[in-house]
Amino acid sequence: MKYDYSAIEARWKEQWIESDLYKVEIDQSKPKFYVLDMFPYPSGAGLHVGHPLGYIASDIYSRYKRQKGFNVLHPMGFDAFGLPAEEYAIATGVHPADSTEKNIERYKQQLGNIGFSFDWSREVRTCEPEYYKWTQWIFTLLYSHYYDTKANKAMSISELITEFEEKGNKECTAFTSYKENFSAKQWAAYSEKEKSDILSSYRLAYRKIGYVNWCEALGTVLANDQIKDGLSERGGHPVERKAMTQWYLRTTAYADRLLYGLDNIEWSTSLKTIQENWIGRSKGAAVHFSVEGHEHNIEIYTTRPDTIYGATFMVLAPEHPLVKDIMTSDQSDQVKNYQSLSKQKSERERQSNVKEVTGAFTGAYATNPFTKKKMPIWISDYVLMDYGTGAIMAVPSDDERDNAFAEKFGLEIVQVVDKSDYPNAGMHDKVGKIINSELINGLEVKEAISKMCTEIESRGLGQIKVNYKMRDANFSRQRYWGEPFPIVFNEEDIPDSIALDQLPVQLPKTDDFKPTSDGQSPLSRIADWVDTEAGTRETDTMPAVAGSSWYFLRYMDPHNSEQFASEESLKYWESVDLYVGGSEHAVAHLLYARFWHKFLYDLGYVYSKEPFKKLINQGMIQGVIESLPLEKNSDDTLTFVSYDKIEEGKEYAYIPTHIDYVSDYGSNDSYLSADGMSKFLDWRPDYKNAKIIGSDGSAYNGSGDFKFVTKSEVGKMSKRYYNVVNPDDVVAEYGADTFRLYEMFLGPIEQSKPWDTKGIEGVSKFIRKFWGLFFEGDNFSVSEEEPTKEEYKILHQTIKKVDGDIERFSFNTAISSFMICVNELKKLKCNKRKILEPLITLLAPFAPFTTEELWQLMGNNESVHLSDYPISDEQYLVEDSIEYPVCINGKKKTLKSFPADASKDDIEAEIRSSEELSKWTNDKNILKIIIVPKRMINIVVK
RNA sequence: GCGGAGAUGGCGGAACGGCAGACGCACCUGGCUUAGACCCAGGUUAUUGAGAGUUCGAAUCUCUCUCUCCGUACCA
Repeated sequence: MKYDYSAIEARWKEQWIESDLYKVEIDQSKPKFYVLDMFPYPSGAGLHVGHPLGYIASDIYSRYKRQKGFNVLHPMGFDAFGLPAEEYAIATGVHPADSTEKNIERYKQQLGNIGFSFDWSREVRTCEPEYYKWTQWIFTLLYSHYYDTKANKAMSISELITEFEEKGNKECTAFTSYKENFSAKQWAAYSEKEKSDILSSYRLAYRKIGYVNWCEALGTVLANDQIKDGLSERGGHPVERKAMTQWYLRTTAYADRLLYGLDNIEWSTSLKTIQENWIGRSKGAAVHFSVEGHEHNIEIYTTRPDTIYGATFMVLAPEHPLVKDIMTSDQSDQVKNYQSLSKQKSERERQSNVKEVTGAFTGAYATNPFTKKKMPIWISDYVLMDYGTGAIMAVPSDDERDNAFAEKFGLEIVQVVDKSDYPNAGMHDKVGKIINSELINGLEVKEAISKMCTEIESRGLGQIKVNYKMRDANFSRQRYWGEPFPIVFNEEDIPDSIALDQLPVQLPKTDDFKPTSDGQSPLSRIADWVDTEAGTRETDTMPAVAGSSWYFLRYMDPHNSEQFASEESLKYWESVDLYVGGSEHAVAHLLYARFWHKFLYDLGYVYSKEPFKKLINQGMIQGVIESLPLEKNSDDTLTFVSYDKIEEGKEYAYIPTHIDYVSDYGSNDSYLSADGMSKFLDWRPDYKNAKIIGSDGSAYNGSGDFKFVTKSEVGKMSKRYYNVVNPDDVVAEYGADTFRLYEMFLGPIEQSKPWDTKGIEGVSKFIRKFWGLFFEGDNFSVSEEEPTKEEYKILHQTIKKVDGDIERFSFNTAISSFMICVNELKKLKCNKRKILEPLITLLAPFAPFTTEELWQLMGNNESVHLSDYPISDEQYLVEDSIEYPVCINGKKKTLKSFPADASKDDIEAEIRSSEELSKWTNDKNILKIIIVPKRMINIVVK
């Protein structure tokens, strides 16, 4: 009977929905397993074949675990707030809620085609008030807590207020940016506004003025990862630095726990390293340098206190607050000039001019506390206000940037580390012997560092300090399409959070999505929303990471209107056992989610320290980019040249073409025929008048035997390159099961690999062969006969291999095993129930539709997806005899068969007495014979 | 610069330190067919990026180098 996948899929898709097959509830009698896919943003472009890769892998694993007896939570939902929908609204007037809704429906339909076992009753959308009520609630908790460094956890701000009222902040162990000391009496004397400002320096969610990436064209602040090469990722608009009052999350308070928590989770080393580098913990010393003729101290941070004798000058960030106080009048013009230049510089210019050394001398001098020498104080862009103290002691002998700076401005360089014992060491390597440094001469760098640290502390010059690259997370966006902050301000601009019973703060309706000219969010225009009895609302909205920082918890109990999730569900599902997703979320989402989770853990709302126990990074599915070489001429003539005709030394621009026009797409010699070229020109009429040189050197004239070879390269699958393959098309042509199998068959899940639709024939053949095993002509035909030993062996070998492969997430090799198995059974014409029935259950996670159909044809009433996973039986796997490769000095000469239970001695004796022995060894001396039981025989000769 | 991953036929990729190239694509021959597709039978593809070391034995472990992809970047 023909394998009619579309009828099969349509039938079971409906049947599964009707029977709530994938609906899951808490079941204390079963062990739980939580499999999660990364939260998709429903873009207008829909899914391409790359997106489902991870979903298929996690779906196979979920189904596998369920058949193994686990109660599996495998939900899906949508990260529905975000800039693209808002941009689209500005461009078209379509409300983001409407376009988002439409996009989600399309996503769900596309996902539905692929046969995932999602429990859609648990779907969440971050843009729905029932969901963002709890996002806002968690924010109010962050607002009302601070981090205590002694208890090492978040604590209520009210406890801190009590402490201030009783003792001031002298003994305070809270993590803070607040530097001043005050007594209980002083605290009592502060105004409400002053108190509020001080507390703001302690809260885990707080407001401060910060330099942000301001994009004038988009009218919004962008996150670092939304900027590429100094331009906004979306739209490519220029980005500059601008000071604004913003909400921040005090992620730095959790830096250590975020860092050390990585030790206890199963993530790839690359992902862990990305987070480690992002957190960027370093240990060093904060040292005060006195400024000549001033009371001011300059505090610097260094990881190399051992080089302090080599510190010959100082550099401050241009925006450092001390600059205006210490600069001399004759230098003030230069300094001010440099400051304004550096302020004007866009982020892009700052990045592209890394190699260029610039700076200005303030005219002031500091004193090196150890050498007592005068150190000129400079300002320069290469010192960042945000990191450390915004000031450095420059050691030109042991720091490349300081060295370049000293060279350029003719500053003194004193060698302090002798690296002659380490010829391969670079300037930054912490090795060598200290010289020219009175106190520490002769010491190795490591010893010198610790000696200097003690020295600095005992002399009261400074203290040991841990620093982080990571900054507090900017949490404000001047946008419409995001969660409103649950915050109101009174007439003194003192913020207050909104109580749970008043939540959610609903996003008001509007049809004007443009930001205001001064950079305020569109919400600020809606006066009757902004002004409330309780005060003036915050008009910024939260960034996209807000909703995705805790969504995995909501899936546990998605419809709870009393709590973000019930205690029972949080205790049962606990945390995500397997998380599958791309590495593009390495820092933003994965770090903030860990931060929120740890915070909720501190407050006793969740019961695990880490949200994602094991994480698999799926690779990207790439596309082939087909493009046409366009000669770059000085005049304005346009000439396309077939790729096999391009000349060396000439420059070409490569114009991507829609892959649908290309013949032999994907192969190295793919080309445009006359027909393809005419389609290309219809599509890009701006090239209608271009000269086009074909593969044989002739010019294109619109018809005939024309051939134009295109350049083919592997790259991103993207709308930009017109090479997107839609899974809907593949599913329509080959069926969902074939599509699933093929995505997995392409290669290891973590690796990136190009999509090649041709290769799908292989798995398509496999599934039809598998189907064919159950039929004789048009009739379903399965025999009740007892299988042979050989047939059992094939089955049980496959079970063993596939089971192990799924555990290792090696789905491509599992599918190979299925192919081998089916090929062999087909050769044996095996149609026995005792072989085929277990095989159906084994294949069910990979090909859910086909196996369900066959399972029912076999006479089963319950779904195959509720069946038990088959267990491999060792008794069928024992071999009677083993073919040993016989090697001479490790090189294989021949094969020889021995009984499986032959001992080493038996084998050696037989080899030694073997007739062919002298032929193999060329009559050389046999030194010894190595026999690895069940593996191989190696004869060592000389 | 720094960090991570990787390099195996024409292509995607398999190989607990033990028969390199499983499985699939592509290609070729033959059968089936009016023809093609499907299907069936068979066939073609070696310095495992380079060099050294450890070992009876290395794609696999160690070191050096080259190249590719990804991430990140003035972090003191």
